[in-house]
Amino acid sequence: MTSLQDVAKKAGVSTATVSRVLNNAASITPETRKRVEKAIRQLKYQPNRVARRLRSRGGQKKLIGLLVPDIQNPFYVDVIRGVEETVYANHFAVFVCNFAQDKSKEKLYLDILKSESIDGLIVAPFNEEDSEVKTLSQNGLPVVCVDRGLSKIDVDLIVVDNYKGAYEAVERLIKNGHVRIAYIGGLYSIPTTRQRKEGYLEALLEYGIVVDEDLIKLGDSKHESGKRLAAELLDLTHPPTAFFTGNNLITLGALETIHARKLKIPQDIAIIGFDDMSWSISLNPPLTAVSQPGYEIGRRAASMLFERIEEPDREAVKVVLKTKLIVRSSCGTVQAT
Amino acid sequence: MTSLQDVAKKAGVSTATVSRVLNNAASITPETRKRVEKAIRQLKYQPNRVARRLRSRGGQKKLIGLLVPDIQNPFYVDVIRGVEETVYANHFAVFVCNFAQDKSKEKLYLDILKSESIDGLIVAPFNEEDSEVKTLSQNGLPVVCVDRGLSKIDVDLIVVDNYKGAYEAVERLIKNGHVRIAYIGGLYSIPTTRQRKEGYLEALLEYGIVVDEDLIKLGDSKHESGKRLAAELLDLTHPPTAFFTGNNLITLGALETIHARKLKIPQDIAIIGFDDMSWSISLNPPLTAVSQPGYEIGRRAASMLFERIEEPDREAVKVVLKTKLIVRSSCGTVQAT
DNA sequence: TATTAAAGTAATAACGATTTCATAATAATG
DNA sequence: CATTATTATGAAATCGTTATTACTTTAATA
Repeated sequence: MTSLQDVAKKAGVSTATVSRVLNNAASITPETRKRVEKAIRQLKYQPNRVARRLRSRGGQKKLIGLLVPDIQNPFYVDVIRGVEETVYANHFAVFVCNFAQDKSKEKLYLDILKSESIDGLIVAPFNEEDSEVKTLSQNGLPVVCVDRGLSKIDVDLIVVDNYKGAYEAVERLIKNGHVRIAYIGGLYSIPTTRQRKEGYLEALLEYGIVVDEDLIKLGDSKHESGKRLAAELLDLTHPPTAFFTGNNLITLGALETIHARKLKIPQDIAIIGFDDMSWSISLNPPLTAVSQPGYEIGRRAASMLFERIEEPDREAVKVVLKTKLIVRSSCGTVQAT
Repeated sequence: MTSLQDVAKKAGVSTATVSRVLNNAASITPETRKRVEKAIRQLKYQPNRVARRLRSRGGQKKLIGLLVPDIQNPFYVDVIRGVEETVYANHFAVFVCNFAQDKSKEKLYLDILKSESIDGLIVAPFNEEDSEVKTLSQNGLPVVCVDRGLSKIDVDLIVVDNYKGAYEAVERLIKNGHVRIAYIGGLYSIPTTRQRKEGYLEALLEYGIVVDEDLIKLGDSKHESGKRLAAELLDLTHPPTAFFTGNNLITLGALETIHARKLKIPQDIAIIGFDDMSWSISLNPPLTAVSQPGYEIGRRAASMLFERIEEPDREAVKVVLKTKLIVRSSCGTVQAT
């Protein structure tokens, strides 16, 4: 590996000068600059990111961390892609970690990211109380939360209106004639699980439907849990006629159960899921879903993080994006009242 | 951040000693070790990975790179998870990069990984000629390839038997009575595209079916391309009665086209896709697919990389795993001959 | 023209670890 | 007991950058 010293020697200048050229800092004669740049080209020099990160201070390390709860969930894959694009456009790199809905893994990765000396962090915290993330933020690390925030602490946040998204989904089911509507949610500790439940409850209330607690099942936000809880619901003596599922993995799990039982959708059981997927239309039947702009969330989160790195003391901002109900056939058709 | 110096001071020893304790290197009195460990605990010291990486030599940097072609493809997500698990079990970290089937992005990320000073690299190269990856390997960086190898160079490799997987899929379609079977593949430059095509051709040959070049369409391995090529095939004056699709994104794209045209699967058009997905059963109809053990590939690749880091000069090994045809209803039912 | 200010560059100290080399303390040998 | 080998530790060099400080040289001012 050729180092900055080699370049300096070749160009007949000091390492300081090469560094200045590299970071196009103040006061360089166009002529020396040209000489240095030539040496860089000739030697095919590429700066060592590790050495740079060790020496430089916050904002110049050119690395941010991204910590997501579940890489198997296509929603987070979209977020990752959005972040990635923006980050690389700014000539930064991004260290992506997946804590797989596991609290202890989350801590492990936070420790690694900290010790990798990042300029900032984009994270969907395990839950609102997440003390590790809180501490990082309070210690001055620029942090942007996505999907879920942190309680009692001001931090940049970018989310969708989960409440409204859920409300609209359930409202649609009601308008399609359903009364016994179940909610299959994820981990109770995750804010979105609760917000979507609130939207669900509000819709029932609004339309004068009495809440049946048996129809509300919370699990762990994963495929397996959706599969199991759907089965439990269908086994009730008085089962629901519709599912509202709390995320895409739960939706897929529920679908698996429904198909295993050879039930017809939407005749036997209707379903609307939170999170759309690019291939929702190819599901059996095409899935009605609440679409979140994952890519956009990622893009915005990254821009927001760069802003905060620039201006560490500016007020925390909260951005709420809209969801969109994509109506396909899994929720039945509108019925006259 | 507390540094190794702080620990040394607190324990009343030199930094060298602390470093030795940390890396449990030779000759430390149990007593001083205890004293140092106590100081580490009291100060909540965590080593700075950046400084460590800068100084230590290959194999001790505790970081490996993972470069995949498309994070939107669930197969690679499985690979990532497999790698991740093994890597963290060995107290390493992994820097994951997604080049999104884009050659120039691949180069960008390779440069970043190089400059991040990794101990080794797991990569599904852009194609077999990939000179960047070749150079890295030849310069002594431990490299393990997954999914696709490198031509004219000995490198550890872990793949599935694409040829046989494709053969079995097409054979199944033939046995189910299909004669006009189309192959929708990905980028021609990707070895798997060609190997799967070979398996497809061999099956046709074996069963005495004349190859119709019009039924072979190669695109770019992505959703959109599957969608478009499926449409082109269906628009033929003499269209196929079955699709064999070259990866899961292509499969989903083809399904979208089929559904948009309200064609019945498998009556109007049958389909078998390469790559199974956890939710294939919930597709319309349940998808027959060639399953690759993505997670296992990732796990093995990581173990293989650690072995090579330990023993840089050992012979390159090639592991070929089996695929499995998961028969569901999208390919029709077996017919008597 | 003499003096001061500014610009361009070099020399050198960090950053936080590991590694090499030297040294002191202890154990083993004759 | 003297000598040598071994073990445990410390001091200092090092990795490849950026940041700070100091020194020239050139431009600007009086």
